[in-house]
Amino acid sequence: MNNARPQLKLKPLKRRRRPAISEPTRDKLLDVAGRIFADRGYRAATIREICIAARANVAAVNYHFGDKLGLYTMVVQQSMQAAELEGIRSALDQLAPPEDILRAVIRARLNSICRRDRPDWHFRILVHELAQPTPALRRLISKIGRPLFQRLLELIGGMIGLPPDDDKTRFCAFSVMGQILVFVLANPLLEAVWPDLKMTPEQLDRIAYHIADFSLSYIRQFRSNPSAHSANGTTPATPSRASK
Amino acid sequence: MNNARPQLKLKPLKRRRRPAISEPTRDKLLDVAGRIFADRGYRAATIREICIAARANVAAVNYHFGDKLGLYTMVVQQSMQAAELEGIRSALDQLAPPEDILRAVIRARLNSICRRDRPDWHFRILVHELAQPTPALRRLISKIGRPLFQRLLELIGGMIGLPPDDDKTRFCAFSVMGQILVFVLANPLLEAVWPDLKMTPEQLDRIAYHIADFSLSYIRQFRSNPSAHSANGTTPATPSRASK
DNA sequence: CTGTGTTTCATACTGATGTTTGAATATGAA
DNA sequence: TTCATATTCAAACATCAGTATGAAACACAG
Repeated sequence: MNNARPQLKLKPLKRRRRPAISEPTRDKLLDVAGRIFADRGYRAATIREICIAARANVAAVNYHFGDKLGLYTMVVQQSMQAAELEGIRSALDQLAPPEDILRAVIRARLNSICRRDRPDWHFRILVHELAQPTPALRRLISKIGRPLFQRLLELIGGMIGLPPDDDKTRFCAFSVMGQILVFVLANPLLEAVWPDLKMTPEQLDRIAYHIADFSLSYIRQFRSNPSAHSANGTTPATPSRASK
Repeated sequence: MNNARPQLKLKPLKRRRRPAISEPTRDKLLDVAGRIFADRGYRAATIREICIAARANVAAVNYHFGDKLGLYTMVVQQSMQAAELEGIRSALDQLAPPEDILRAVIRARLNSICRRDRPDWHFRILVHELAQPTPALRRLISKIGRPLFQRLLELIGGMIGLPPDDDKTRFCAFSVMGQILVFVLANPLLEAVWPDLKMTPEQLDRIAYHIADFSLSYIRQFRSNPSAHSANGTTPATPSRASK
């Protein structure tokens, strides 16, 4: 057994070089880890990579957060209070005609996805969670997903004159949500299929406007004539076109 | 440096040796690896887990496929010829009214997602690829994603009277695609938000029917009165936004 | 200054994973 | 049989990741 541990010979250098100006290591780790976790996912992201990017020691994560999962939990918990979500919530809570609220929600959600100043790493974490769930997914859904969806159900239910827990209301809510989420979840597909699409604010506005139009077309039509749609109880028989 | 491929003799059948499924190790590995890769993703899936499940030696993967990526490539390549895709292609190619084709495509795609006999591991691989792309994603997109989307563009473009590469056509195609994909990509979200939703064939039909109705409402409306909507889209002619 | 508690650091340990290797076994032909 | 090839196997190797540890560096009260 050689317990002889090589003592450090000499002082390497003054590390007061870049003290990361008054930013505590803990905060820096949280910031860097957020982006790296969002980029690689929980499992593929390594503590060493995070610590190098944060100019911290490998042991810093264990010291400040216990272990890797502790850091990740903090990152997710922090991302749940992001400003982007507040935009969506306030859009849902405002007092306005339902159609305006729906437009505002769609736009807020899309804006939160692709911002130029802040990267969209909050949502990229969700993408990884959907592919490979960790214990954080339950909290993400119960704290964010379910409440927001519940409000969307109430909004849409009110617009089509059905209770929030009606199947039709839920279908419509998923239709709206799907149109939005595809721009986050299927981003590589989007880029491959539409290479020259630049996610400028103007482009995002156009997309949001389209999604709202696309959705409102059906919602208005359903409200004015619900019986024509709710007929699809079990088997849709032949897909005969409605009167043109 | 080893042989990249075992020799090929035309002797596929030789099961008299072992009654316990003397399926060649190579095929068994492919089969098992498909499910495990779809479940855990490329990185999280381990060769040992695959080999144990396939009752093969750890070295079997390296012997038959060179390395882990070689096995994964074969799995993806094999999944691209799955029967599910053929259903979508044939739905797109059939000679029928455009609205019927759209309904058939939506339904085929949804059916391919959740089947009771066969698990949906082909699409679950796509979910992982979207979260953490591997070299296989490029092939997946160029071989499957882009051609299918191109046909969808032509179909919808024909329905709304715009060229396939018009922005409005693409927006509509994404609206349709998003409504479908959300049921695959956001499955955990779906289950949490709608726990008592059973993916029976009847339920899938109802969903497909709804998505088609939801989408056709806008498409029909746009076709009958395009000018009311194009004020926001950049039709190649007039990019004027400020309508005063 | 000294002492004490906190933070950072270099380093080592443990386990897991992809890969290699060389021997052992099976297979089929001369 | 004997030989050549194909395949399987157990074991080892190399690397990397998460974690642990003890000392050094720091901050600050006394």
